[in-house]
Amino acid sequence: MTRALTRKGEATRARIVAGAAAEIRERGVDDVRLEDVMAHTGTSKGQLFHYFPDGKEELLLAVAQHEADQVLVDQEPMLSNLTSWPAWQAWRDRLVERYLAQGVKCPLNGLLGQTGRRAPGAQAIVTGLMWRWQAAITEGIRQMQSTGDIAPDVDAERASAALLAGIQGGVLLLLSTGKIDHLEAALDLTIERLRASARTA
Amino acid sequence: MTRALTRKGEATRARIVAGAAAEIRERGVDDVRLEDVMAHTGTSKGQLFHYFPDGKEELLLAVAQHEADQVLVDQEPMLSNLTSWPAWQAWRDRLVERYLAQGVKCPLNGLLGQTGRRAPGAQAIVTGLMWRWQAAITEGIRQMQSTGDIAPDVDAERASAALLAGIQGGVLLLLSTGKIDHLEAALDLTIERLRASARTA
DNA sequence: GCAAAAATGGACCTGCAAGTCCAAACCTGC
DNA sequence: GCAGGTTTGGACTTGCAGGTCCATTTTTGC
Repeated sequence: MTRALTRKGEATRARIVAGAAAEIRERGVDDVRLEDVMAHTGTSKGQLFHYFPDGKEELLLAVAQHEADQVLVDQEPMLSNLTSWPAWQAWRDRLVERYLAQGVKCPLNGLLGQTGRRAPGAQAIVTGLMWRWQAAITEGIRQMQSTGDIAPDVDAERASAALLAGIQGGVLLLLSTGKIDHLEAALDLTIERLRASARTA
Repeated sequence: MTRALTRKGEATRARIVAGAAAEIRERGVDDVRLEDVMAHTGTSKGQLFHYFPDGKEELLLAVAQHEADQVLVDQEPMLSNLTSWPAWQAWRDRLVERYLAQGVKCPLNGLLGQTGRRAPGAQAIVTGLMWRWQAAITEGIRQMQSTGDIAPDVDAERASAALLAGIQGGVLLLLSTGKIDHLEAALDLTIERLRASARTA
């Protein structure tokens, strides 16, 4: 089923996805018309349906996957190396910085309940992202436990679940209120709690 | 500017809002057509535009306000009486229960980034909800501080911000993954942290 | 360089859902 | 009971965005 794509074709396809992503960030998921994507990427309707035969649905899914991957890429190399408290702090700072810069323009937000319902695939993409995200945090906690920086009786899965929830909620509140405070508070207090676990142990 | 509404008119208007809310929960915000609302509420298009002259936009805003209010009402009387640890636990249980029952059908989810962008008013509604929600939690923490159940050096604002973030993220993750674990973990660990503050003090 | 396949452009079609309009029914106070 | 309002029903208009189609150009493999 892998369609034959020449180099040029692949480039065009990528350009469409990137352009559509930018347009979505700007206008919001369903205020984006195919016409907008065409204008933004300098493509024609024929091209859009050439690369995405199932139309908008398929394009949106491709954009979602693209953006989901980007979320984790943006956290590297910190996220995969949570091996010391300074490293955790660096990761925390990166998160705050990234979402502060992004501001209200969250491309994945609309894909959640919204597109998630209309496209079963979008749900899977977001779920996969969350899964990978939490797995990385869990791994970080386990590493810290192995060095004794986090108490061994801390449930790594549970703690990472809570931390991820705090992050997601923090971003959500950033989107709705425009303030970064919630994200910072959630990150700082949760991480502080992990640090404290070792001290009291 | 308060339009003249007879008792019958008021009832019809309320019926439309409630019906539209139900329909939105079922289908999702923008997969709902006015026709659906008409069918669900037994009303005609003339009525819709009679009570909501600005059309769908205005109706959606009314629904958003209705649902936002409901979110807080559903947490009462617990939310306003966080005066003991059993009370906190009862509130926590209510939250879990409520969102577990609600499942994927979050009416406000779509209103965030999405409708929030298209309708400036929706943003305000969500912001107001979050503001009131956090204020209630902050008040609860302050009460517990006054009885010595939470250490006085805990920053109530910051702690409630983190807790609210955890809740929002937990619900978000419930929506995307279908699992309640994150909400529970966020609630339990954050509350536990508050309890521990008194013991170490 | 030539045939086959891929890439591109853009005119056209189509369906749908929001919004308009007006006429009929109905209350409501006097 | 009648004159003002409000409420209701539903036919009609309209604009638009997604999708179709095909003709043309470009690339690729040999």
